[in-house]
Amino acid sequence: MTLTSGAETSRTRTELRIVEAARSLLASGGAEACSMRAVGERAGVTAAAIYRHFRDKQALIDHLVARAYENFELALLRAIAPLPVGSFERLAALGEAYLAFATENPEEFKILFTPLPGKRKRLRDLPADGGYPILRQCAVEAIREGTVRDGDADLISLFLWSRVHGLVMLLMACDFEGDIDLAGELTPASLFRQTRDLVLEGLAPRD
Amino acid sequence: MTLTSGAETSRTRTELRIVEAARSLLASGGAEACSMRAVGERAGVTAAAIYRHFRDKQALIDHLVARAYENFELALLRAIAPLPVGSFERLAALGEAYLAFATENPEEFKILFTPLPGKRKRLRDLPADGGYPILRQCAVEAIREGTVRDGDADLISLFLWSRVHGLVMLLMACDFEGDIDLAGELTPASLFRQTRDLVLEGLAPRD
DNA sequence: ACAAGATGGTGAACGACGTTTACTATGTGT
DNA sequence: ACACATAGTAAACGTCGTTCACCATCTTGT
Repeated sequence: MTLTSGAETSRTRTELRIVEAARSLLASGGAEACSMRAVGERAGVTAAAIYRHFRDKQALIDHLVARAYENFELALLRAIAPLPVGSFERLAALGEAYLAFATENPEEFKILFTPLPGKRKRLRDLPADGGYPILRQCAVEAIREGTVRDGDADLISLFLWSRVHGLVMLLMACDFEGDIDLAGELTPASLFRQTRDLVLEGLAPRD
Repeated sequence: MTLTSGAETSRTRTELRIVEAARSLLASGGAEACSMRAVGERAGVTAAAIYRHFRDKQALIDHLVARAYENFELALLRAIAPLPVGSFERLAALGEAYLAFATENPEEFKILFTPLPGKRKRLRDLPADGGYPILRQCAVEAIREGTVRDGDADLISLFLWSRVHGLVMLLMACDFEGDIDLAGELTPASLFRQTRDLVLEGLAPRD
């Protein structure tokens, strides 16, 4: 069963070329442009050969998704690393990193979070649980530190997540240019910053 | 050029059958199940016949989208109609109606708001501008009434919209069951209600 | 060293898809 | 009655995901 390193790298090499071809096609032209034949051609291989490495197209996509989640988690962790535990800046940096990842890798982000017909992805099945534990941990720390008012950490986490997620998905789906004139730009990041104190201070007028 | 009512209703009848077939296929099986041949079969007609009524599949989908936006706007208007102008209940009802529409017509909602590869929909091109003027109007009234603190109506509208939109999209994409134990259910509507005072009072502890 | 087998590739094919084409009924307007 | 637009059909084209039969090329047991 032991393979020589030569054989192993040979197998690995085409598989890597397939994955890289699929990733770049996906990123540039969306899922639509990522056909098996196109992937094969870019990888220098027949479409049928891909089936020696992945059971079907979905398995190939799943592999890309898993890789994307790892990069996603990495981006989140890097963003919060230098910031003080329990600070609101840490939570804000998490949101900014989320927006940055979605903005810089829109097609990958869509694959991560576009709802499929019928079956939702179980959070626990995702690599790194979709990054949720990081958010939750930051929420717990912020509550403990008194940065954020006392409350259920899951509820606050989902509140923050859905807000950031909504900004991204809304601006990915719709172009508001010309319909809304706002001080800042109409980007997720700009809206995120402009509404930061709405999140902190709430909508109700202070008494 | 004048058609007798007989001819007109004949033309209209198959067209209606086509649209209805497409709508129900879309709602039940997602865009994937809504193939031209399937639509044709359900409408009692050949796939090629559809092209007498719609230029291509995208035009058929666009027609469904336009209809869905009309229903969507109607649902929003009905929700706020009985509530006092300028009240926070009015804004909350708008959010609830948004969630209800998305929950009850998930496939239609996805078609309305799933980001397409490359081209975003211009808001002004959507029927009823995607319902945004209704939200904005309620925001303006709430600000004028003092229900909501003073601020840019567009910014506050987008803040509220993205929050609601994020809840829907997040829970459509991911299944949190088993990973999060919360007091209420894990539905958009329940999370919306449970975070209502977070929106009003903000995350920062009151001094 | 050599047969046996696993591994990773090929080209051809299948069925389903969106779409086009040529053709054909069936009213309708003059 | 004749010309014509309308609304349908069957068949085909190219692309898609996928499978199949086949073929090199390594690895391994004796």
